[in-house]
Amino acid sequence: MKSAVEPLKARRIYLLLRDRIVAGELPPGGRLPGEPALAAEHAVSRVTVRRALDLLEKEGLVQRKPGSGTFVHDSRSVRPIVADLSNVLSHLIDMGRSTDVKLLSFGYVAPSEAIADSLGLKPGERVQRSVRVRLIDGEPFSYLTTHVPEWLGLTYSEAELAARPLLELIERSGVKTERATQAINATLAGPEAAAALDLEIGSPLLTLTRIVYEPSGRGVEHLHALYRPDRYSFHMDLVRIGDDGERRWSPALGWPRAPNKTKADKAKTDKNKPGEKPTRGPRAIKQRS
Amino acid sequence: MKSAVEPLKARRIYLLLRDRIVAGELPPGGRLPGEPALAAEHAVSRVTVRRALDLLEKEGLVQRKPGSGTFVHDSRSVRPIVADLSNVLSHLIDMGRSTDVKLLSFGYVAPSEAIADSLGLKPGERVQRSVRVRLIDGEPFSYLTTHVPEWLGLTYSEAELAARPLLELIERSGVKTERATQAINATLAGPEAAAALDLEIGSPLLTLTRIVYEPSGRGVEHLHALYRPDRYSFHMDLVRIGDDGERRWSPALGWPRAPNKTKADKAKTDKNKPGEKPTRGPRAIKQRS
DNA sequence: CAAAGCTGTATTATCGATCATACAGGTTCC
DNA sequence: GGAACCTGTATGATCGATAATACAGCTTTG
Repeated sequence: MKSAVEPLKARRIYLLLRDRIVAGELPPGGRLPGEPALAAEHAVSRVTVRRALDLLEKEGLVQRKPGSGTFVHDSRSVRPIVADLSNVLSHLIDMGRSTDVKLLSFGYVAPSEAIADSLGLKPGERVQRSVRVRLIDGEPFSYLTTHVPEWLGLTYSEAELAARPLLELIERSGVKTERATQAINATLAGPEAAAALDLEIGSPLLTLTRIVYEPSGRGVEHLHALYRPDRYSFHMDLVRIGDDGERRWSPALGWPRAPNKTKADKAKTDKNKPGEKPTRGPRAIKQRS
Repeated sequence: MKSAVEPLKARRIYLLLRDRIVAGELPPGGRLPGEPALAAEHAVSRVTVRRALDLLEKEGLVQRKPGSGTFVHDSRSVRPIVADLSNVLSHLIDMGRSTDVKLLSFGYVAPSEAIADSLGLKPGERVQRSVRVRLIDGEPFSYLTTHVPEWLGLTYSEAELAARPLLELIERSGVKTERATQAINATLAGPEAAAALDLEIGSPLLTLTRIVYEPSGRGVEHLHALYRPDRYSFHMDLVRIGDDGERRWSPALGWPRAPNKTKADKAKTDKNKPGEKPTRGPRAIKQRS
């Protein structure tokens, strides 16, 4: 009666191996078990193992050498393409200037209930909806859907939106943006986002939903962002604050955001400053084994 | 030549419909197109559409009424089981006391290179590795893998770890925890995590990797957390700081940190505070059961 | 050099997912 | 009540994913 819809054995093996690699169980540069061994271990055929390895290779996690074996791609160069941001999205406005943006959709529509609700619109009010893709080095990494009230959207043109950060346009119009709330989550890539981000359909995505308010408390921008997790992630530094009973983590705000100094000073902090460093990555060191 | 390994048409349709629902295109409580209509629209058979709807129903996103239709489940009660945290993980220690924890694994092992690196261990040093699952109301929502240096792990017992937050145990041992860095990302559920979190294997997960340092700069805890996105998400309030040229968002620290429930209170916030909290919604007065 | 192990490739067979179709039973609306 | 819709269920045919096997070519090792 039941079939459980087991979504592809190859995918299962792929995920399992991927976990082992990112968890570090398989050392970078090391060779993982041969295809026949993997097939036996997971009770599948070698063809299926092969499909899993194909996926890993396509993502740059492993490298196959005919006659020799399959190796974990040691270069961390895959990861830190886009990363870091000490406090939240602090440098997005900068990125708006240093990255390419493709405007996929632009128009005025009737808002969904969720959008109208978050922007505090009256029934009947329309919104400007835009879909953009951000690229870095020609590779897409974020898929942005924004909604702004119609009266605000009319203060700039489609061409301007394609060229400048939305928040800049909003502030240019005279609207004050003081507060915002946001939520970070995860989902699977749907058809449109997958196509725009150059991904398979079931790929995982980081989501950011942000609502920007003007001082009066009215919402002026609803942003829904999807990020490729291999090209983007949220980094932050924390400090422990509070007294005994109520100690908790808090984002470290006043942080040396200038990439230049910091490193020079503490370069000699005894033996090593563990990797996983946010700002200015460990890739500067480039030590391998 | 290639077949592209299209991972299940049913999954594609499921994702597409899910996107429409969460995006609000399909109003909560509304009826979505009939199965024959959906089948025609996406050029698949009705059986396949059915499988997609099965998935949606299992997740509580839709409700099927024989003879009537399939409806978007209006109660948002599904979503905000666990949510919010104004500044990062501020209340995790509280949650450690109000939720159940299941210890799945506990032992001392040789660290992977990545772990040893982030904790600043010397070659040969061992680490304590533990895997825990956190439940709220009996439902799992997070899967935590922690690594701490052996000398630190020996200061508490397995039973203590199962009962108290790890950070509390670390601080009890006299180690000062002042700083930490963390990264938020997304992945797909592997076999172990999927089983522990009661999910399908390819499900999306929120990840949090945090490294806690003692004042000397040595790492004392490496935490890798996986969260069910439908039961957990990171919320934060932002304020805009800086002068003209360098305006950016910054986490709002001293904020009324009780966005939690209190539906009673916020009933009077009128339109001024547009909620942002998904917990609300005009017609979604909730609720079933 | 030769043996052993590996990846790359092809073949055929099997099993599950999908399709197309039909029918049963409930709901809605006229 | 009855027509028109809907979901629930079953059938057999078709297509893709997987299995089992075999072989070619390369690399490593002794």
